[in-house]
Amino acid sequence: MSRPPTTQQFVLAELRRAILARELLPNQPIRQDSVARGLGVSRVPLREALKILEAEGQVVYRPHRGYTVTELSLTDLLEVYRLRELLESEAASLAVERYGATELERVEQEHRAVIDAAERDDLVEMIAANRRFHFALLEPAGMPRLMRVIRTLWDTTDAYRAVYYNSADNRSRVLDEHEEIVRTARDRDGAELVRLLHAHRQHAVDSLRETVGTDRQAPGQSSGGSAGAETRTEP
Amino acid sequence: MSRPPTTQQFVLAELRRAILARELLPNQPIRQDSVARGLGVSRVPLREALKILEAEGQVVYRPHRGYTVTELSLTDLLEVYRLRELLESEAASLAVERYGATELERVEQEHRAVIDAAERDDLVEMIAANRRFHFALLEPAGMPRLMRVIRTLWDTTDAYRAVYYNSADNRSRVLDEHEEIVRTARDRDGAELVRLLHAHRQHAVDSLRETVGTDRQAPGQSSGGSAGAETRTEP
DNA sequence: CGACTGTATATTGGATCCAACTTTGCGTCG
DNA sequence: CGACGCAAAGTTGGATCCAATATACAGTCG
Repeated sequence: MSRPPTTQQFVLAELRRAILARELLPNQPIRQDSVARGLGVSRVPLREALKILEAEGQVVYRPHRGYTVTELSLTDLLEVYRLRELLESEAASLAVERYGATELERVEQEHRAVIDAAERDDLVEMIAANRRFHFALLEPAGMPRLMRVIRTLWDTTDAYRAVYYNSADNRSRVLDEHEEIVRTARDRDGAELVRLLHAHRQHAVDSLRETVGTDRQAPGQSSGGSAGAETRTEP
Repeated sequence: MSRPPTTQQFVLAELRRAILARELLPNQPIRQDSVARGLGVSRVPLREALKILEAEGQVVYRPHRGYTVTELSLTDLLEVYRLRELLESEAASLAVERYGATELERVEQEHRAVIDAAERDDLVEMIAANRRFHFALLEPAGMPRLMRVIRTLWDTTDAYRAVYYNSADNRSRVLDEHEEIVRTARDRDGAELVRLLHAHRQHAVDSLRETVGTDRQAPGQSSGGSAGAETRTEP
């Protein structure tokens, strides 16, 4: 188990994990001193890691009042999926044009990794491999900024992905759909690929609607804007 | 001149300005000690500000090697505009549906601000007002995350906007087009609004192609991914 | 003479310390 | 009894200090 070359990166990874594991809850202040001591580090690298999460929208920062995990209402989640729809469709369309032997091999390799993890009932690895699979599909688009935005969107909904993968039905459906996606990728059929990916995402959305249920849009902070807007000088 | 409530925000604003003013150049290490002393602050708030810029892609960070301003090739700039195309079209389509008296009033107010600044030959204010104008147009879409992404895309190309506004021809064209955009907004004609905004952006792109000229894609770092990818554990 | 290695220096990363602000609780006054 | 104001404690923000890493340079060996 190789640990990151720098403490902030270690802390960042730990924070992501803690948010995912619901050890840090929304609307509950993140006490820097306590978290830092818990990880055996000082507050400085913690604060730098929090700044990254702030910029990603994972936590909300208010000057002199500290950080809290971002509360996600159903509305927020639906927005994330709508953005993914838009961006991943674009990425997929561009990517198919560039699929060569190398790219397809990469995709199939990750596909097998997902299957393998599923057979071993290793949910954590299955989720990770699923992510690599999807990025292997989209990355050939050759648009690094686009990929970065997509990445943060995935991060935002990581906590809910775990719920989705808890169901065996969902897991086997994922595998089936991936199979079809791989076939379509081999054929370089862009339109069909976009369609399949859309349907694929849609299942997650449906599951979300059930899981999160009615939109209780807390009157507190909740909705997304957070950091960027907070830090910028103009509305 | 009210200064920000916290030092990091002051430093952040100063860094943005310095990058825009080409006081900090791409591929040239940002010496924290020197910059911090120059601003009369310690390195801590500087580092936090740099982390935000890193997450936005404005600077590149490499552990133990520090930060540099992100180098933008023509390819990178075109990617930014392509993303804006995608995202702002979506935002505009959604926004028109929600235009009410308040929203339109806000748009027209900013429109007048742009005209006013243009008449006073106040380029800085004209650029700022232009930005407020466009965001007033899009904000009613009610998608905070979408707006945030668009905001960072604007930030990325800020340096080049100054060049564009240097030309009196470009400035007067901006005013004319804004006029037409406002009319279309009042009519709530979504399709036409999207079309106008597209043409509006296209002029900036054309200007960019001339300004930046051939793509010299420096073999160094350059291309976009930077922070997010850098900091994440997986590709 | 070139390449490598070891060392010195500069720069970044992290820890500790102090200051500023926010919040909470108590007391007082209306 | 309620609301306002003040004071104390806790938490965040910033500065300084020390450690770790990378870079530059010089010396040495092939």
